[in-house]
Amino acid sequence: MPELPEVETVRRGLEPAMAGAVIARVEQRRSNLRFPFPDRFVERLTGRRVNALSRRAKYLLADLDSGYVLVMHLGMTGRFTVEQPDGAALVPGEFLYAASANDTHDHVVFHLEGGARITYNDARRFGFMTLIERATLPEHPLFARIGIEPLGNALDGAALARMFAGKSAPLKAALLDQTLVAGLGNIYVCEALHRAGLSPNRAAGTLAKKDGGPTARAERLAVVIRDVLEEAVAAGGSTLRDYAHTDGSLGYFQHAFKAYGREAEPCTNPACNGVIRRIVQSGRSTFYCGECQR
DNA sequence: AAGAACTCCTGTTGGC
DNA sequence: TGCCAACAGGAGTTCT
Repeated sequence: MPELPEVETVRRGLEPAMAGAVIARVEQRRSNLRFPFPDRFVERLTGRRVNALSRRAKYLLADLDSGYVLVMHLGMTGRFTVEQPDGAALVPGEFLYAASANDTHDHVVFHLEGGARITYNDARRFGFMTLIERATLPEHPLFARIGIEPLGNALDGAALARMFAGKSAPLKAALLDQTLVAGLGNIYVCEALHRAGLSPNRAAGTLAKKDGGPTARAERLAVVIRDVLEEAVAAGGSTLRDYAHTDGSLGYFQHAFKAYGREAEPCTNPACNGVIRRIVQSGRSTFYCGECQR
C-alpha cells in the first residue's frame, strides 16, 4: 500500500512503541519475504535497543545499538500492528493497520521489553527486512542510488529539470523512478500531475529548458508534489481497500483524491469540462484528464 | 543505456 | 452461486 505519506504515518505510529525500546524476543515465521531474511536475523535483533526510528524514501529504518540498522520495506501489502500489554491496541491519533482476519500472513512479531508486541503482516510478501551496518548504509545498493526526499529542501523546479533533462520517458514513469524523486508511488504521481495540469504522457525532458534550467511547469510540479505529500501526511495517508473493519484511526486522504480511481467521472478541476480517463503506463493504471492536463 | 515488459505473491472484485 | 480474468499502494530483473 504504502507510498511516502503512508510509510511516514506508519513510522509515527511505531515510534512511540519502538524508539528507545529493547527487543526482547523475535518470532520469524518464514525464511523469506520478497528476499530471504539475513543470516541469524532473530539472534541479531534479540536484546538490541532501538535508538531511533526514521524513514528514507519508502524505507523504515530502526537504528540498533549494535551498529546495525533494521531496514524494512512494506512492498504493496505490508502493515504493522502495535499491541500494548494492557490490551490497548491503538492510541488516538496514531495510524495503525488492522490485523488481518487471520494470522496467516503475520510473518514477523517483535516482542518488546515491557510487553508491547509489533506484528508485521504482508499478504503478497513484496515487502522485506534486512540488516545493514549503519556506517555503510549510504553506499549500500538499496540506498546508493535513491533520489531526493520530496519533503526536504532539495526538491524544487531546478532539481526536477536537472533530473529530467534529456529524458524521453513519460512524466509518469520519471516520477515513479525512485532514483530521481524518492517516495512517490502510483497514487501521488497521478494526484500531483492532475494538480499541476501536466499530462502523464508528456516527455519528462520537456520540463527542462535547453540550458537545463527549469520551465514554469517544472516549478509548478515541484510545488504541487510537496503540497500533495504534505497534505497526505497530515491526513494520516490514504486508506483504500484494506482495513475496512478496524476501529483504528485510518488515513483519510483518499477522500481528497482528484484523479486517482475516478475513471469516467467528470474532471474535478472546476474550470474544466473534461472526464477522467484511465490508461496503462508501464503496467500501472494512470488516471488523468486529457483536457486540463497537457 | 534508456525505457518497457515481466516477475514475484495473494486477495478482492466485477462480469458472465 | 461459481468461475475466471483483471487488477491492486512496489520495484528488481530481463528484454529490446
